[in-house]
Amino acid sequence: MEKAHDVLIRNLSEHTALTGEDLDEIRALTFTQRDVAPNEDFIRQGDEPEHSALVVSGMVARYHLLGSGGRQYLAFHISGDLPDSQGLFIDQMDHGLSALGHASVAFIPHRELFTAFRRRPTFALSVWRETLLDASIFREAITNNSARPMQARMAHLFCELFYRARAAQLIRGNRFRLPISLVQLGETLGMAIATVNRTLADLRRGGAMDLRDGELIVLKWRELQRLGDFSPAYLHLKRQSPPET
Amino acid sequence: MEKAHDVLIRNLSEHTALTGEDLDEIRALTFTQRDVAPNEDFIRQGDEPEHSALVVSGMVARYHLLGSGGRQYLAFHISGDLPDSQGLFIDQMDHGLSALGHASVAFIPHRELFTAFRRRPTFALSVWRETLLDASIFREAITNNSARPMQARMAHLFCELFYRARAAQLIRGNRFRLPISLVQLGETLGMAIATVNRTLADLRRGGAMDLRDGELIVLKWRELQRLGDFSPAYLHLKRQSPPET
DNA sequence: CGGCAGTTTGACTAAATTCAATTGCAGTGG
DNA sequence: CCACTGCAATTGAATTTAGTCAAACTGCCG
Repeated sequence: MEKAHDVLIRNLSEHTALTGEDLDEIRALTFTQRDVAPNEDFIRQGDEPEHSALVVSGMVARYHLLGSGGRQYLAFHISGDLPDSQGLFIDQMDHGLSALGHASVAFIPHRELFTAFRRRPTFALSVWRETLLDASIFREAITNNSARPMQARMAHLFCELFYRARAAQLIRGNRFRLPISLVQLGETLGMAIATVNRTLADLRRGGAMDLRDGELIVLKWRELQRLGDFSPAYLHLKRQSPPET
Repeated sequence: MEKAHDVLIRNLSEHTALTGEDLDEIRALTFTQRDVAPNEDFIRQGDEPEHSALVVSGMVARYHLLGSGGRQYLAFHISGDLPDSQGLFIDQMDHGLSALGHASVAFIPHRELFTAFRRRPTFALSVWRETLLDASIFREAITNNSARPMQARMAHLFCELFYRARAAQLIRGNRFRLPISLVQLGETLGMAIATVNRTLADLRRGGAMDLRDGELIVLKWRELQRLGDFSPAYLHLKRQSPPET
């Protein structure tokens, strides 16, 4: 089993130089790790959580509930992400969190986090930066779902997930776990399920990628990037070279 | 002329209890105020700003540049907002900022802000909270532009702007300044200009609102809210009663 | 074997985009 | 004062696109 502390430190270290004292502070936090079943909603819209979640392994989604009973997926999170940093400062959750496939999530009491923030301001700033990263990804989602045609929209999502997974070292060869259904893809990209299927079929036919058995396979990165009009600048990743192929 | 310090303090005080020392620290910051012409881009995508902006008066927009040459507007900001808190931690702007009508914007050196954050952690947390608010608004925009039909989408935007403007005391009677063109509305909501016009005409005909001479007029708030499927929970405003009518 | 959930496909419908043309208005220069 | 220009708003018609609806197919589990 992966260590919650380690994935968090690995993620924060991507952009912030943490001192030994910062690391000690992080390691001293109480992480309560828990396995989450596929499609389990482990934080609900309306909750007033006392803990922050950390994705240790697997994939976690954030979503709005719609009046119609459906969902709008807002973002996906992978190992090292803090998917509900929102909850630190804002009383009531305006969205829910669920697992896509099996996931392992660690919970940290807000109280402890705030204490750590006071003692180690650099730690606070690094988590703040994480939340800004988040916002940047939301912005790109607005543009993606509003301004790009269906095929580009879908390709862009795959590019983003692949790129981020790569930074988190979750890629094996040219594939990684993405246990998402067509319905969920539709509720992410704002398209009807029939359109999702047809668009995905087109992408597959194009030969740049495939999605099978809950795995995304990127066959031609450059091509997929072109189709998705994807420029990774908004992810603000440092020292990252583009995938080969 | 309004004081930059005051609008910032008013805004932060909405959600955070700032002590006298916090206020002193804020008042000691160097604000360089500047008038911005309508549609002037005062921060560009790709810039590496050394200052943070604060909207003192008027309205400011954030946007992505599209490959096609068009824009995707991401959010609108009013008096008291910090529209590029993003830039505090992230090297390069992934979006630009422009004024809608005439606006007055104050700039604060990042260096000073960071010093103030170290000295007054509560101030830092209040600005952090602002950035989370921002993210919450982005999330709602994803849902709005992805999951709501055209008329609801437009009504929702008007509801949000009206509600926020009201919290910032920018409403005179039932109207407030919203100097936005149809093209910009389309680039916000992800619709073609013809559709914008027709949808807006429908809304006007419905009698719940009007948009004239750069002013939004809300005639039937409840009706507009219903049409826009608008629930203000995501704005996380405290002590706010809904508008009458 | 029979359900069940997720996927795939086709035919039809509804909706928004595109394109083109017109109007209204403010500013410019003769 | 008036023509002329440019920009934003408006409208209509044709086209394209995605959504809806329904049906079949798949693999999996009991």
